[in-house]
This record gives sequence, C-alpha cells and structure tokens, in this order.
Amino acid sequence: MNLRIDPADGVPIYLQIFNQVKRLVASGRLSKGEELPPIRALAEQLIINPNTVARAYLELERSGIVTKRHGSGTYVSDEPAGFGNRERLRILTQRVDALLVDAAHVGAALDEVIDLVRVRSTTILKEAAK
Amino acid sequence: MNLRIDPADGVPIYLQIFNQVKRLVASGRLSKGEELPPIRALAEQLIINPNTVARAYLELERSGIVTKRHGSGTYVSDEPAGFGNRERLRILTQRVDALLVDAAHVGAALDEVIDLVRVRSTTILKEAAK
Amino acid sequence: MNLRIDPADGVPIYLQIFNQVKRLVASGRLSKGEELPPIRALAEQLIINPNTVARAYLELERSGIVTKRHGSGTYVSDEPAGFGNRERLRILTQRVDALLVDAAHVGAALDEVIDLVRVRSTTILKEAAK
Amino acid sequence: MNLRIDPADGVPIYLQIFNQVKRLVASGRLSKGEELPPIRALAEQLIINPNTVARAYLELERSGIVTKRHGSGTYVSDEPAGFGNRERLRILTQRVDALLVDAAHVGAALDEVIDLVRVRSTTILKEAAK
DNA sequence: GTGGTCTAGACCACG
DNA sequence: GTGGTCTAGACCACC
Repeated sequence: MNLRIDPADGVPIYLQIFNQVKRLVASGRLSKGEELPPIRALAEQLIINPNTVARAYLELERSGIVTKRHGSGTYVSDEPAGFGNRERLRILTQRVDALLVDAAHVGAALDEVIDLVRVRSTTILKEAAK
Repeated sequence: MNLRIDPADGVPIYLQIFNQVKRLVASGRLSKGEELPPIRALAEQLIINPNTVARAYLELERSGIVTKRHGSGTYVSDEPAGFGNRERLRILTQRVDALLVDAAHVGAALDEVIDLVRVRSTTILKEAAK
Repeated sequence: MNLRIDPADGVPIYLQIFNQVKRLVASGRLSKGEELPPIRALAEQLIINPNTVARAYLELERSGIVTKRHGSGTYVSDEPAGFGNRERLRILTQRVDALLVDAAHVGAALDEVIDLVRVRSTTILKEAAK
Repeated sequence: MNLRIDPADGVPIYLQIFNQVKRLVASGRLSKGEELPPIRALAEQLIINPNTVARAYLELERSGIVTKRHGSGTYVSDEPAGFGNRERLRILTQRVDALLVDAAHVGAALDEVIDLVRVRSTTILKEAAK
C-alpha cells in the first residue's frame, strides 16, 4: 500500500493515514475483503510508531471501513457501514457547504464548481482502474 | 456582527470564527473596507476568551481576508487575497475530492451530489441575503 | 452440532463457540451426558484452527459445563456446575445491571425493558426447539 | 469521582473506567453538564497512566456520554446520544439475550429474572439519590 | 504471526 | 490550565 505521510502537515499522522485509506477504498483501489498491511509492517514502511498506525486502523474500523480479525489481520469491510439517510445528508451537506464557502471566497462560480465535481469524479474513477 | 459559536462542536472556536467571517466576506455581507468589531467587544459578546478572538483575527489577517491597522482597528481587506488560478484550483480540488470520497462511502451517486451542491448553493445565498 | 461462527464479529471465536455451546446446554438442545464432536472434527467443520476449538472446550470444562474423558471424548456434564444461590445472584445481577445502565442511556423505560425480556425469552425458547 | 479499578481484573482498565462512568451517568450520580476530573488528576488518583484515562474519556466521548471542550475540560453531555430506534433495540436485545442465556444456565426462571430486573432498577435509582 | 493494552514521558494546540 | 498526538518499548490475547 502506497501512502504519503507528511509529519509537518499539521494534520495528525493517524488522520493522514485514515483519510488516504478511506480514499483508496472509496475509489476502489483497495477492494472489499482485501487485506491491509499489518500494523507493524506499515509502521516500518512509513518510519513511524506502530501505535500511530494502530490509531489510524482503530478509527478506520470504527468508521466501518475496515474490519480487524484478531490473530489474522485487517481487511477492507465487505459491507460498507450502513448510514441512515439523515446521517448521509448531514455528512454530505457539511462537505458541500465547506466547498461552496471556499468557492465563493476564491471567486468561483457555481458552474465552475459543478464542472470540477464532474471532472474529479471521472479522474477518481480512472485512478481506481489503475 | 452576528456569529454563532458552538463550543461543543469539535471545531476549535477560533476556526469557527475564522470560517464564519470568511463566509460573511465571501458572500458580501461584510463589505470591503468595513470594520470588524474590536477583539474585546467580540469576545464579550460571544462570552469567550479574548485570546481566542485574537487568534481568529490573526488567521484572517494571514489569509489576507482582513487587515489590521495599528491603533485603529481591523478591516475587511480591499483586495481580497489574490489567489493565482493554480492556488484556486488546488484548494477547490481538495474540497471536491473530500466530498467525492465521502459520497462514495455513503453510497451517493454523482447526480445526487451535484443536486446537493445546487440546493446548498441557493440556500447559502438566501442566508447571505438576510 | 450446528454452530454459527462470525470471524468478523469482534467477539473472539473461542468465546462464540463457548457461548453457543453454553446456550445449547442451557436450552436443553444438548442433553446431559451427550458427546460433543471431537475438536478436530469441529475445527474442520467450522474451518477454523483446532487450537481455537480446544480453547473453547477448555473454558467449557473450567465452567463445569462439559467433562473431558481421556481417550474417549468430551461430554456434557451430568451435574451442571452447581452454583450456590449467592453465585447465581451475583452473575445475574451483573447482567441485569449492565442491561439497566444501557437502557437508561438509550432512554428505555423499565416496562419496555421487561417487555423485551419476555419477548426474547419466548424467541429463544423457539430457537431452542428447532 | 470515586472509581474502583482492578488492574488484574481481565477487563482493560480503560473499559473499567468507561463502564463505571457510564453507570454513574445512567444512575444520575453524575448530572448533565457536570465536569469530570481532568485526565491527569484522575490518572494520579487511580495511580495509572494518563493515556489510559484519556483512552477511557475518548470512548466516553465517542459514545456521546461526555463532551470535551478543548482547554476547558470534560463534561457530562447535556443531550444523551440520540440513538435511532433500530440501534436502541439492537443494543438492548444483545444485553437481554446475554442475560437470558446466563439465567437459563444458572437455572433461573423467567419470573425470577424479571423480579431481579425490577429490584435492581429500584436499587440503582436509590443509589442515584445518595 | 496478528492486533490490544499499558506505561513513561515529550511536545503541541486550545482557551 | 485543559486535552491531543506521538514515540519507545513492554507484555498480553488470539489464531
């Protein structure tokens, strides 16, 4: 698994791992049931403390993105966490609002934003096909 | 200036202020050159620590959104920070990607996302018109 | 013997076996003196490590639910572990308290809890009759 | 706050704290809005590592039982986590089933169980009144 | 071998 | 002062 960690990024390392894995799963580059690297192995690879990776895996498990099997390993969940419709909307609205505020601040029109959403959507799908 | 602070929101209070002011400026409810309330006044109004407001104003200044004039006060910048097109795209792409990743996890289709963008866009504009 | 194991359940596999056998004995679907499947056979059937089954049987023996006879096999104990009344109460009180604490957190009234106890009691008896 | 920790109990220390605080809140002995001891203070009192207390507080926060305010402290949540009805039932059914299995194993009749539920319910309420 | 818990102690972020 | 993150390294539980 290829992650890029920047310890000086401001975002906690465990969150960087969390977000990147989340993204790999969302884009399909990590398939359902696929095994993640063991905590210690990933820690060695990223040259960080195993506890930090463990924290990331813990959050991933709590979010329903991965499943841990004791004595066996960590796997991408077969069934993505079932969000209620209310929870779904809440999450998405939050993200959309943040996007729109930044867009307004940066002087981007609605159409420009929507175009970008379409473009990135395609790009991410292509990444998944790699 | 009318801000809503939620100390239990998880987002640091100084960031809540920062974001809301950013939003007020982006939407035009705070015009260029307009004066922001003094740090102490705003702190009293929001019943929070003046340091927290100061921190927010500091970040606003760093982002080029407001300008501090010694002995005078804090004003909305005349020239909103000129983002290069590259910087603009970088910021928006980041937000868009975060949105799409969450959408995928939550099982929302592209059309649903775009619809939500349109809806929120309208909603936010109405709020700004208040 | 028909057990359902879910490796992704969070509960250790050996405990899942332990609990289900306990339940089968409690409900009478496994009678006193009846022989349990050999460790290897059960491990093969459930596609798990024999050590795991052995661990479950060990705990069952420690709890007095089954008895191992060397060179012969594992049998449901004739005399189910005689719990003193004090021990009985201690165990049940613990469970009841955990239930009531969760019920309070979840906003369930006492009547609702008792209704659920009745309903599940019937349901479990029906399952046992299968 | 008066907690009893047994490091040799098998149950992880952070879970012992979690459960006891949960219980104190459920029984009303910790009221909504009340402040919990600072992490470091509780760690000193229990003679354990602050990280362990932090872990317990983290789980309490995730369960919606307490709320942390950065730079201020940890408080009992005003609004208990709003569980959907499905989630509520899932949690309670799990507890009820565990109770009934143990009851059967220990030879307790349904009526005896229900009586115990009533009795403990009253007892816990009395504890709250202390 | 896997992940889980705990300790000791440093440094940072928030108010 | 509060809580949050990270490291280093020990020991345990499960498969």
